[in-house]
Amino acid sequence: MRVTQQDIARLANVSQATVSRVLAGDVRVDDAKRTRVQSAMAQVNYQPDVRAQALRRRKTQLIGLVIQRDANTVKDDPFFSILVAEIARTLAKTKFHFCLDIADTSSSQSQIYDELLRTRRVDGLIVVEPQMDDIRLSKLQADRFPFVVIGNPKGASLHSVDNDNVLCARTAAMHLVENGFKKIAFLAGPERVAVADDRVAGYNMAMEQHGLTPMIKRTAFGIEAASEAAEKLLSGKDRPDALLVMDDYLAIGALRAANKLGLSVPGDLGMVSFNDTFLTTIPEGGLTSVNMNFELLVQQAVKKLVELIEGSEEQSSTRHVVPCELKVRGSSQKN
Amino acid sequence: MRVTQQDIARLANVSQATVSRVLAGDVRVDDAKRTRVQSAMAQVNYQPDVRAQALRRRKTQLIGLVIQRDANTVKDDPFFSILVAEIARTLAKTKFHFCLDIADTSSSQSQIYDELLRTRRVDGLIVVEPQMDDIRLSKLQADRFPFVVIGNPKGASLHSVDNDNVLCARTAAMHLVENGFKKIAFLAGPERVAVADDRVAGYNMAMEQHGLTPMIKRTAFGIEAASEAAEKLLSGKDRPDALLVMDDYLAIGALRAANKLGLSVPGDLGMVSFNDTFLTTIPEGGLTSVNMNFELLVQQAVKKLVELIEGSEEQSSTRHVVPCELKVRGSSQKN
DNA sequence: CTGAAAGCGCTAACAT
DNA sequence: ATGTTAGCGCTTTCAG
Repeated sequence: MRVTQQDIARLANVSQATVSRVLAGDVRVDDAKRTRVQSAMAQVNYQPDVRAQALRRRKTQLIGLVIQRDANTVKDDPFFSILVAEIARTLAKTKFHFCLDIADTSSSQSQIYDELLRTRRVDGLIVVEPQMDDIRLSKLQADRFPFVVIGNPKGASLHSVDNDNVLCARTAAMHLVENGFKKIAFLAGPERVAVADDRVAGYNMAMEQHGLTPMIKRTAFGIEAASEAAEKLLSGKDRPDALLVMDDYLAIGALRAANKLGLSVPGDLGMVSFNDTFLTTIPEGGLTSVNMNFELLVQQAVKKLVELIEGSEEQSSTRHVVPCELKVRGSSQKN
Repeated sequence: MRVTQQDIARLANVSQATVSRVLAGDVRVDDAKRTRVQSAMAQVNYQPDVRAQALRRRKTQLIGLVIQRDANTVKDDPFFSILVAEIARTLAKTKFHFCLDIADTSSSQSQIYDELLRTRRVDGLIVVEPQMDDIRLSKLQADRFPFVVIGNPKGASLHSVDNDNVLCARTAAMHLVENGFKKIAFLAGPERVAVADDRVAGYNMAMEQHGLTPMIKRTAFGIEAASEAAEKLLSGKDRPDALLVMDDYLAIGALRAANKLGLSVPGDLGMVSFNDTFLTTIPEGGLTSVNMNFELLVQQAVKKLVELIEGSEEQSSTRHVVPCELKVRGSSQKN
């Protein structure tokens, strides 16, 4: 059997409650006793049982993330690596731990939400890639469960942290315009995904402002899908001279399509993408990309979530916007 | 307050113990009562409180992974994305959940092990990248804590799952020899990392067998480091005509160096790497890479760990070897 | 087959 | 300042 507070209490010749108090850092404990307790704890390398604490305190000190993609996309797309690594790093500085689930099908998604919520395995959730009329969000709200959305959940009253994706996309598109590109197409993510829609809006604004015609091609996430979509886009009669791509990962697919069609970047085709991951170092001369300042984004999200979990006051709705920054590299320099 | 078994019991007019039995699928429950209980549960969407279950059953149904790298390497290196995604996917099919920690410094590493072990937050651990005289392993063994190592922990009596890295590297090197390459260098990972050492051994075997001189360059993990190491290797007087690279990620760095030096692949330089991630699609013609069959590797590790956690019999030591497969692409075809 | 009751290890209210 | 006591929600004997 494991060593419990009862054992420590016997060793230090105090009551078990006192041991608990010492552990909690309660000031009203006699110094002599405290010392005895502490040395007893050290002696047997006592650590409190988190299962018992969780039951009693009604808190597991666990924060959850449920990724809504199939495992293959997850492992290839750097977005998730960053997200996961950054959440883990941020939580390491707190007393919370990180519980990760991947649920590709929407039924298992729904199921896992039910489970996580009702079974109280985690104290709070980080939600990414919110969609329109997202069932997950309504479930969470109905249960009054603490959660923070990374992204832009339209129309709901909740807590979210996000970039200004409209502005980011507008800036990126403007950059291409300023660099002399005329027929700028946007290889965007799926519809009804907020990030994609926001970026489309920003792109449209930039085009309109310069009297250019928007040209939008939607693609599923995944390098294969992106490559095919790009190929269609680039082999049409009205070939764009620049591509704004949803993210670096998809840009690699677009790059492959360009390659296949014998188009050189940036000579025949300018390119700008989002996320600024290590993938931007892959093409000759580098890929211009928008840095979303992910570290900060995640930190803010975690901070807010911890506040929600621990805080007593119930704020109805907050939104934190993290600035992004265009990282100019070779792919957007028209020679 | 949340809905408990007590509430269900009242609703169904049975005792709380019976509710528990129904939940556990106990056969010795009257059918009528079972039905009543089940409909009561459905009616209020009852789910058992996992904190209480954890305390009572002495199991949290949580499996841990502690990554021993700084968060930046973690987010860039596809190895971890694969590992994490695959663990999550495998666990989704079980009743276990996944607890992920990243601890870069060795002190926090040690601390986190103490915490995870003694506080019983997780039921078992998956350990990756074992090193020589790994303190983590001794701690786990001293505590008789269930764990499975992915990799090759030398000399300890424990459970591990791994590829035959010696054979993999030998096969990869042989492939280059058979394709007419003569001066084959190995851009290997850091010393004392088991995977790297094993692969060096396999590479040496192949070289020796063909009367070729081995040429080994060690590099730290990271694309920058790899690029620099490759540049040194390729700009020396005795320039290799082929490179065996530790993994796809580092190969991207090597590729960049080749590019910079004006060497074309595979014309001037053959290349074969390991892991067979999506990065292999990046170079023109594709990058030949050894597929380590990661899905299977992780599945085996998880399966064994679950057995250790649930099983009663205590096996002293097992080792499962997963076969790998060379995926031939353009980069190793001396045309 | 089923209910009553004990107790997992801890926190916190209560009493002294 | 400290000990006693009552649970947290569940599983699992033990009786019957």
